[in-house]
Amino acid sequence: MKSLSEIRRAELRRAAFAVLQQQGMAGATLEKVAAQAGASKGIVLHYFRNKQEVFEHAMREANAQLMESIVLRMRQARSPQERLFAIIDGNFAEHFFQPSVCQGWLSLCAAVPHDKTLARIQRVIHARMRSNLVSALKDLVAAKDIEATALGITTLIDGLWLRRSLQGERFTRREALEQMEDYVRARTGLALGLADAFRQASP
Amino acid sequence: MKSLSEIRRAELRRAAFAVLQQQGMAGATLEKVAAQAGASKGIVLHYFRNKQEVFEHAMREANAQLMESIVLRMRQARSPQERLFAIIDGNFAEHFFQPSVCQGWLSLCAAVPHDKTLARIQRVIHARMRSNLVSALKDLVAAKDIEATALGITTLIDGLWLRRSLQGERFTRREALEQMEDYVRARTGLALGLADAFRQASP
DNA sequence: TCAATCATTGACCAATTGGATAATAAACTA
DNA sequence: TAGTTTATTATCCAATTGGTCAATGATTGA
Repeated sequence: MKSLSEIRRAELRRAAFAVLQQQGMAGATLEKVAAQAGASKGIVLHYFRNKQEVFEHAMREANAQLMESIVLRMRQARSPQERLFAIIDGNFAEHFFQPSVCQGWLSLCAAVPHDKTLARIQRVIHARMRSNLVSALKDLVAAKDIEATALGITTLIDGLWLRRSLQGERFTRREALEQMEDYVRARTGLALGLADAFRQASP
Repeated sequence: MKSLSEIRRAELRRAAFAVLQQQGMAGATLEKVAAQAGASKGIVLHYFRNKQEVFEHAMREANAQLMESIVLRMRQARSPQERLFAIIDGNFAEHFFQPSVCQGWLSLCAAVPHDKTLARIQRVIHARMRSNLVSALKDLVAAKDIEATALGITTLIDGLWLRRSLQGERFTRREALEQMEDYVRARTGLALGLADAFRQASP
């Protein structure tokens, strides 16, 4: 049983992230967040202490959406290799790997160095991503290479998100998945088949 | 002979980037830029049409500093492999691969989707980086792999810069260079020795 | 039913800020 | 040197915005 208050808070933090996607941090005002949620500005500050808190929850919201995408795939995974696939593929889900979403995310990243709470949230997010990857890689690469490989994968993911932000539709999901595939193959010898959906026919 | 006007403009765009490093886009006000340059706010709008233009020039300035770092190394390079080294190593020059600098850069990236001119500048920057890499890779990897490898390298660089922004000193230059070294080795078989400065002794 | 809590709004305020302008000082030029 | 351009500052203004507050409407619960 969700309290009404919880429902509203969820609506608002989703609205906050939506505004971030369209306007970036610079254009992200409380009034716009309220408008996006179809409410008045007062309501936003009724549910959150201040502007900072609003966008802290927006970051949690964005990450929750990403995790949902990953967990969904993770449930189907039966082997370490499939779990690795799930984590990576989840980061490039079609409805998520969109220019606007990436831009919203980038706006939050840019704010991390100037907001202690955002930094804490970011740390938690990164730790979980690393932990998931390490666990999946345990049986796939040599023990001494696990950490570096996990870091490499998250870093490349971040880089691809950034590129999507900067280039929009000119940088495609397909290119991103091919980059990930190449990287994993080059470093682990595994063929995950991340970009298979784009292949013409099987060779 | 640099005109006085050109000198002032250079001071101001350097000041603008400095403010960006410390305060991010949110805290970047014309007054702070002026203060950073030891002048009054009016002067900033005397030399630049408006706030946008100031930060567009700040982005050019930041890129110019990066290019300087690369060109310096490029002049020593005698082989394709050395040129590849120069490009990558230049992106991680000590005075440049600093949390504050990366944060300033990230702030500008986050603004790209909302400023056409920033987007144009970014496009040029990226095109040149790609072109340099492609030229260096021409004799190092198979023709069909050149484009993807070049893109992979820039993407990983971006990702490492982002990580430096998010984690500050907790993510070291050494780790970054090791990631780049691993990546290039995995994809091209080359050992550039990017992280050699950190090695204890030769094995 | 009635009071008490909660949700929501709109008006208001003080602070910030981008930008314009006019006045002044400095530098240059003929 | 006189006059013209350029550099610089201080002041002012309108717009925006985060945040407060009191008033009002809706829900709930005893």
